[in-house]
Formats: sequence, structure tokens, C-alpha cells
Amino acid sequence: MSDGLKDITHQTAFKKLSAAEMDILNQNKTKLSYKKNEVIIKQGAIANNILYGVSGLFKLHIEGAKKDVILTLKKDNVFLGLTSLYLDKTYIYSVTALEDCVVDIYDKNDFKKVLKENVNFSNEILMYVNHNSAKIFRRYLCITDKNARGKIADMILRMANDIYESLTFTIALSRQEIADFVGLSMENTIRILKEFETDKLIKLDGRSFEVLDKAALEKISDFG
Amino acid sequence: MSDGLKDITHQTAFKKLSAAEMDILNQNKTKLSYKKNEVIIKQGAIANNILYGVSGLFKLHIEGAKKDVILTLKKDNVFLGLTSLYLDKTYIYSVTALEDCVVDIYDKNDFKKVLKENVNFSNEILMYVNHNSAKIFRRYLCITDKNARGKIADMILRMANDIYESLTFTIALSRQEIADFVGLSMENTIRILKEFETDKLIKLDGRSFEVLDKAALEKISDFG
DNA sequence: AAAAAAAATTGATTATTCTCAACTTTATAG
DNA sequence: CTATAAAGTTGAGAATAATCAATTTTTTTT
Repeated sequence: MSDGLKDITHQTAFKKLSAAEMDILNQNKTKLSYKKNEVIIKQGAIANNILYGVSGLFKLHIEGAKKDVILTLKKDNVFLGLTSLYLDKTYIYSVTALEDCVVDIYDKNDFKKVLKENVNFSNEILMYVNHNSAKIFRRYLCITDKNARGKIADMILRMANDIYESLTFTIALSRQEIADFVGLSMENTIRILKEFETDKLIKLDGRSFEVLDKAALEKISDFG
Repeated sequence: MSDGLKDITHQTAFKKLSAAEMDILNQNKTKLSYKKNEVIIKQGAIANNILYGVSGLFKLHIEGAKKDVILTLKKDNVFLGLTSLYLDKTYIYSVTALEDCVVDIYDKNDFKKVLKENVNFSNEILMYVNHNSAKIFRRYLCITDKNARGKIADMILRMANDIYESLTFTIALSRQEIADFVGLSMENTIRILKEFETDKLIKLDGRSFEVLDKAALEKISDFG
């Protein structure tokens, strides 16, 4: 189940930069703190910035006609909003803080300037964007190929393996957000979670999760 | 409905290269023809190459546990397999010819070499990968947010607007492939197509489609 | 051109998931 | 610490989509 889904940190990109190039990035840099549930990037807003998540947990999501769809979660030391680098005038997804967090905000044009100067930096960024694509491809497969139980099992494993890196974790997502993440109704999501608990696959207490039978969850994720 | 989903051609990337850099790419280049339905890139194979689709129509798809999931279709003058550039040892999706086609095959290491040398080329490639991400995000939203009728309406509009650029077209996909594209069962896919025909939204004759009421399809796509 | 195979279609049934409504628990505000 | 709001839970019924089976049409092969 660890098909390279864990986010790679983006710290190494900055190491490719000279002092002068860092100065270009830093001249218009702002550091901001956001509280839990605050919107950091608003879908549809003019994309003037590239953000770097210094600490915290981030939710990337698109507001659909009927649902809010969570594309992915991202931890600290990752770029946010890279997709709008060359492409769009506006951000194509929103980013919301799932925990209190700190974000460095760079000017997009400064960013582009450095990208045009430093090929190693550029290639590093290319690698991250590549990585994001691969991640979303796998998410796409998951949501299309799996039934509801498989989706929930996959979500639990992803949280344990990639986000919290522990079989015991307190999830930052509400039940509604879990539903938005897996693309199911909240009621169905809750029912399946309870079912997993009854079957002794997990232990639940509000938002605290404990994976009791990882092998069984993997089986459900793979074949469900 | 034209939210920048139409593929941008990748021709301009080559214009950024010097003669010497083109030589690097061309030294190990092969030009191959594929017949309709031939597999060009096989998911899971060692990713030694970057491909450039010269002519034809390409299907990018992932073989899931139960279903074959079509990620996207691509026309001529686009790179194929870029996602495996820095990331994976193996291709994460398959590419199959939907029409007879011609493909230039580049060595991945030559490609990387040029990327490391030429920042303009690198930025151009970054733009394409960006663009692909945006496309798949929208597909992800579509498949999660829309009901079956909405998905089919969206598919028809995508074909008309982005792939065939005409309200009248002969689709290269079988009914099963249309189902794989929208993530529905083949039977349900057929039923909804027939329903649209009965409702005078489209005219169907085997694989030939004619969009009769685009506005209505857009409404179904947006609200369905 | 006939036979065989593949693809497309249709109907009936089953399974899955969603929606709605009521209710309980937890969190927040005064 | 009570009142109020928000989040989480449960059950019943409706809606949606999948599956299975049979049949027709189209395509390919001989």
C-alpha cells in the first residue's frame, strides 16, 4: 500500500538556490500563521502567490456544484499552489488549515524569475509537480475502482501510513470531511467506520483511531 | 465548460532547444508507428523513455483491480510518460493507441540531460505537467461530484469541445471504453446515451455522435 | 458469403448508496 | 453552568447504479 503516496518534502529545492536567488524570493516573502479551519488559498482567487507550508496540516479541496471534494492532504515542508504557477490566472483549488499552521508566502513572479535562472531549482520543482500528478492518478483510480468499504479502508491506511505514520492517530478531519475525502455521503461513511469497529479492524473514539488489523484493511482496500 | 481542458500542444518546447541539445535528444531517438489498439506504454514496465505523440489519438489508462480506468485522452503533439520522468522506475499508467499513430521515442536520460542544461525547456515541460495536473483535478471533481447522467453529458461535451472540436464526431472509444472513461458500467452508459437520444439531446449512429442540444447537455453536466 | 466472434443493446433483478428525519452527543457562547 | 449550536449517529425508505442473462447487431475470419 505504500506506492510512493507519502509526500516528499520540498526542502531540498531551496538548497539549490544561491544567496542572490534566495534574496529574490525573500524580498517579497511574508510569513503568516493560520488557525485551524482558516482558508489559506481560496479557489477562484487571482493566483499571485506560491505558498510554502512551514508547519501544520493542509487540506487541498475543490468546491463542486454539490460536494466539497478533498483532493489531498499535505503536511509541512511542501509547496502549495504550484499548479497555478504557469497555468491559470486563478487558483483551481482551495487550501484550508486542518491544524494551526505557518506558511511562507512568495510572490509568484519572483518565483518564476528564479525558476528561469536556476535549472536545478526548476528540475526540483518539476519533480514535485510530477509527484503530485502520480498521487492524484492513484487517488483517481481508488475512487473509481473501489467500493465504499474499500475507499474507507484505503483512507484509514493512508492516514496511518502517510499522514500520521502511526497505527494510532487523532484524525484532523470531521466526519463530513472524511466523507468529502473518500467521495461518499457522511452517513454511509460513519456506518462503514462503525462496521469496521464491530469487526475489530479498528478502534474508534471520536476522532481518535487505532488500526487493529492492518492486513484485513489492506485486503478490503485491495479487493473491495 | 471549456475550463482549459483542451490539451495544449507541446511543440513549443522543442523550439527552446539549441541544435546541440536537439542532437542529444535525437541521437537515441526512434520513430515508431502503432496500429489502433496497440499498447505503446505498458503500466509497470521500466520507464526508460519519454514519448512524444506525433500523430494519432492516445488513451492513458490504469488497470485497476476490477476496472480499467481511463485517466485522459491525448491528441497529437504531446508528451507521453512525463509523469515517470523523475519519479518512478516504472510507468504508472498505460498508453494505448486509439487510432493509428506515430510516436517519437526519446531516451529518458538524454531527456534529463537536456532538462538540466536548458532552463527554458525545463520550464516549458513544467508547464505541461502543471497543465496535466489541472486536468486531472477537474476530472477528479467530475467523477466525484456528478451523477451518472452528468458524467455522460460531460464526456460528450469534452469529446466535442476538446478532442474532436466539432458537434459531429465519430468517437474512437468503444462503449466499454466510454464506460471506463466515465467510471460507470457499460450497460448504464448505454442506457443513458439512449435516453439522451430519446430526449433529442444527441443523435447516435453506432460510434457517430451529433450534439443537438449543447445547452441542455451543459445544464445536465453542471447540475446532474 | 457463411460462420464465428466481438460488441452493443435490452430487460429484469439485485445490490449499493443516498437522502431524509429523528435523535444523541459534543462543543461553544453567553 | 446553562443554553444553543454544531457534529455525530441511527433507522427507514427511496433512488441510483450494478449485475446477470438473453438477444441483436456488427465485425472479423475462414
